[in-house]
Amino acid sequence: MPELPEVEVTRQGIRPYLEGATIKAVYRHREALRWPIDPEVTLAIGNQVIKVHRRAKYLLIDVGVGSLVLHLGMTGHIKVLPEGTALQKHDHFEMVTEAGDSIRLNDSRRFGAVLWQEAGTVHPLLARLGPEPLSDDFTVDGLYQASRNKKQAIKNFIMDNANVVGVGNIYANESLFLAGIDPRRAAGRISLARYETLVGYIKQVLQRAIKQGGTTLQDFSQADGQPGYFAQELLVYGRQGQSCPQCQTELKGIKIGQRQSVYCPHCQT
DNA sequence: ACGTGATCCTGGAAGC
DNA sequence: TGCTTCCAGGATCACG
Repeated sequence: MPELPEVEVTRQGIRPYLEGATIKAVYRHREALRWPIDPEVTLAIGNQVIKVHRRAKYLLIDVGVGSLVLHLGMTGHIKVLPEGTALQKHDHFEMVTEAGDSIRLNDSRRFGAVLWQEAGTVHPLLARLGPEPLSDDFTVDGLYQASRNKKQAIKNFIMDNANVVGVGNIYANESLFLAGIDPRRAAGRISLARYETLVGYIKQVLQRAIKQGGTTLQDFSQADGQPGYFAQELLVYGRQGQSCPQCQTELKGIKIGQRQSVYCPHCQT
C-alpha cells in the first residue's frame, strides 16, 4: 500500500508523539508478520525516543541503544490512540509512551515487518539500498550508469531498490508517463537526456505526493486518520481505458513484472 | 550476473 | 443473496 510518500507522511504524523517520549511498554500482539517480530524490540522499553527517521520505505525509531525498524508492507498503517483503547482487528504491534499514547501497527495482509537494529549497526535489509530519491545522492549520472547493458524494462528498473528506493507501482507509472517513456523499454536503451527528464519527474511526483498527504486508495490514511489527497492528481494509475490527459488516446493497461502498468501508447515511446 | 516468477496474507470488488 | 475468482500500494528468494 504505502510507497515512499505515504511512509514519509506517516513519519511526520507520528513524530510529535514519539520524539522525546519515553517508551513504557511494547506489545507483540501477533508475531507472524513478513518475518516474526524481533523479540529484541523490547529493548526499547525505558528509553527515550531520540528521533524518527525514514530510510526508503522503512521507519526507524531511534531509542539510543538501537532502533525499531518498521515496514508497512502493502496494507500497513500506523495509528496513534489513547493508551488502553480496545485493540482492533489486525493491530499486530503496539508501543505505549509514558505520556499515555499508544502507537499501533495495523496490517491486514501482514506483509509488514517490525525489526530491531542495534546502535552502530545497519540491519541487513537496509544495507544494500540504493539512493534516496529526494536526496542529492540520487543523480542522473548514477542512474544512467547503473542502467547500461540492462535489458530489464525501465519500469522494473526504477522499482528496484538497488537503483533508487521508494518508487513503487503508482509513482513508477506516473513518472514514466510524465517523462514520456514507454514503461516496457529496456533500461539500457534509454538516453542520458531522457534519464535527466525521468529523474526530475520522479523527484517532482514524490514531492508533490508528500505535500498532498500521500495517495489514498484502499487502506492508507495518515496517523491522525485523515486521508491523503494525491489520488485526485493521478494521471494514469488506475485509469486504463480512459483517455490520455495530454492527447486523448486511450490509456492502455498491461502487466510488467506481474504489476499493473498503465501508459499512453502515443505519448510514451 | 541477471532477470523473471512464485510467494507470503487478507479483504474488497467484480462476476456468475 | 451468496459463492467464487480476481486483484491489490512490497520485496525477498528460488530458479533458469
